[in-house]
Amino acid sequence: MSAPAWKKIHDHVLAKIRAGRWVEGDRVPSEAELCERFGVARMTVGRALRELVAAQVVVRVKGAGTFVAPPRHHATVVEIRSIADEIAASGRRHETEVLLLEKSAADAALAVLMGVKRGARLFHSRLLHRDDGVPRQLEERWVNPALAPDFLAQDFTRTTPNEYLTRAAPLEQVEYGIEARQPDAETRRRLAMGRDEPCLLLRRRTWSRGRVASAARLWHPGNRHQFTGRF
Amino acid sequence: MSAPAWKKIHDHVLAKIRAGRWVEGDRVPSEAELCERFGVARMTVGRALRELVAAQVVVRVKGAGTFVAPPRHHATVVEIRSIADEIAASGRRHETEVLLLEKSAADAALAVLMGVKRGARLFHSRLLHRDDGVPRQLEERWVNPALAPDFLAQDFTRTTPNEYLTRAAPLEQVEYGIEARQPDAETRRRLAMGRDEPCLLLRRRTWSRGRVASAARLWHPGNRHQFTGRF
DNA sequence: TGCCCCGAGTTGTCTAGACAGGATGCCCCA
DNA sequence: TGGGGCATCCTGTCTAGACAACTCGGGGCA
Repeated sequence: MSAPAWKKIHDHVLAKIRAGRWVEGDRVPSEAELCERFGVARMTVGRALRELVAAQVVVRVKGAGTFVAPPRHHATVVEIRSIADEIAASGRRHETEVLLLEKSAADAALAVLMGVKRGARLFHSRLLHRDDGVPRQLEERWVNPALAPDFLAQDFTRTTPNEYLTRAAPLEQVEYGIEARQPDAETRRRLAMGRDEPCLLLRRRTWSRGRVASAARLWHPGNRHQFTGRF
Repeated sequence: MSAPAWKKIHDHVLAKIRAGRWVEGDRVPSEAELCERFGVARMTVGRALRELVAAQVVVRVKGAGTFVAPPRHHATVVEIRSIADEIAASGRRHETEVLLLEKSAADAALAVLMGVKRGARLFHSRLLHRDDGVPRQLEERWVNPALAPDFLAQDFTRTTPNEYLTRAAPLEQVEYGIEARQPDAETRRRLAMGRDEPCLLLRRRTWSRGRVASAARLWHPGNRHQFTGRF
C-alpha cells in the first residue's frame, strides 16, 4: 500500500536537494545517521542512496561519504564540440598541423590528474588547427594508452583526435576550469567521484578575433558527471 | 580484487541471454535456484537481477518469475513520431480537424487495455490530420484522465495531442500489434510487467499513396519496455 | 618542519532469515 | 463440466550483524 521504506528515504534526500537545502558538494548524512533517523537497517538506506547514484543525484566515495552531485543540465550527455566541425560548418577550410606526437611519462601533476602512477606512459600530442590558414587553436592532449592504444598511429591531418577517441572509447565529458595547480583534497575527492579512471587530459588554447581563450578538460569513460570545479 | 558476487551472477545471466541461449520470454532461473547454484544469499541474487532490470535485460513479475525482456534496438527511448512534425518537415501544410472530443466510459476491452475498471471515465478524441488538405491520418485516442486531466480543454487545431501529452506526463512508448481481441494469460502478464498503469490507447489509420496503414499503441508512463506481442 | 602510521568514520558487499503479496495450478465441490 | 478456494512458488522488501576497503585527520617520530 504505502511506499517502501527505501523510497521514503530516497524521496527525503531528493527533496532536500531539489529544494536547494543541500547543494553541490554538500555532504549528505551518512548511512548510519539515516539509519537512526528513519529507524531502518543499513541495507535499506543503501538501497535508497544507490538509486540516487543511478539518478546522478548524489555521488558516493568509499571511506569518505555521500555528496550532492553537480546539477545535470540535460538528460543527455553533452556532445563533444569539435573545432573541425565548427570551422567546417562555417564553410571555411580546416587544416591540422601535427606539431608533436609521442609517448611521454607522467610527471607528478599529470599523474594526479590522470589517475595513473607517476612515470606511467602516456600518449602526448600537440596539434595546431588552422582556420582558412590562420592558426585558430593549439591543442595539447595526454591520453591514457589503456583506453586508446592506437592513438599514436592515427593520421591527425585526416582524422581529428575527437573522432578517433570517441570511436575508440565511449567517453563522456568532464569539464574543469583551467587553473593548473596541484589539486587540493576537495578536488581530489571529486576526481575520485568518477567511477573509472580519467583517460584524457586536454588543454587547448584558442585564438579568436584577436583574443586567446584557454580551457582544460578532463575526460572519464562512463562518467556522466560534469564538474565545474577548478584545479 | 575480484568482482563482487552479484556482478558474477549478473554477468552469467547476461552472457546466456547475449549468446541467445535464453531468448525473449524465456524464464530465467528463480532467485532460489540461483542462490543454490552460486552459493549466495537471496539478497545477492536480487541485487544482480535488479541491475538487469535496470538495464532492461530482464523483466520480473512478482509471484510469477523473471523473464528475458524483448531485445532493445536502441539504447535510447524511441522518440515519438508525430505526423505533424513529419508533414511540417516536408514543407507541407498540416491541419488538424477535431471530429470528436468527449468523455466516455471504458467498455470491457478498453478496461483491460487501459488497466482501469469497466465503466471508468476516459477521455476520447478523434482527429483527422490533413496533409496539404488531403486526409492523411485519422487518429483516435483514449486517455486516462488521472494522467492528463486537461486533455479535453486543449485546442488540438493548434496544439497536437502529442505535444500536450508529452508535456503533461513523461511518457515512453509501448508498441503493440493491432489485433484487438481479449488478451490471453501470457499477454496479461506482459501488460503487468509495466511498472505503472497504461494511460493512453491510440489507434490510428493512415492514408499514404493510396494505401491504408493501421496501428495501435499502448503507452505506459515510466515504462521503458517495448513489447512486440499482439493482443 | 615534514613524514608516516594509525585509528575513527564511511561506504561496499554479503549472510540467513523473515514476512507480505501476487501468480499459478490443482483439487474439491456444486 | 465449471468455478472457487487453497497450497505452493515466486518476487519485493526488510533486519541485524559482519567483514573488507578506503578516506582523512591527528599524533608521534625523525
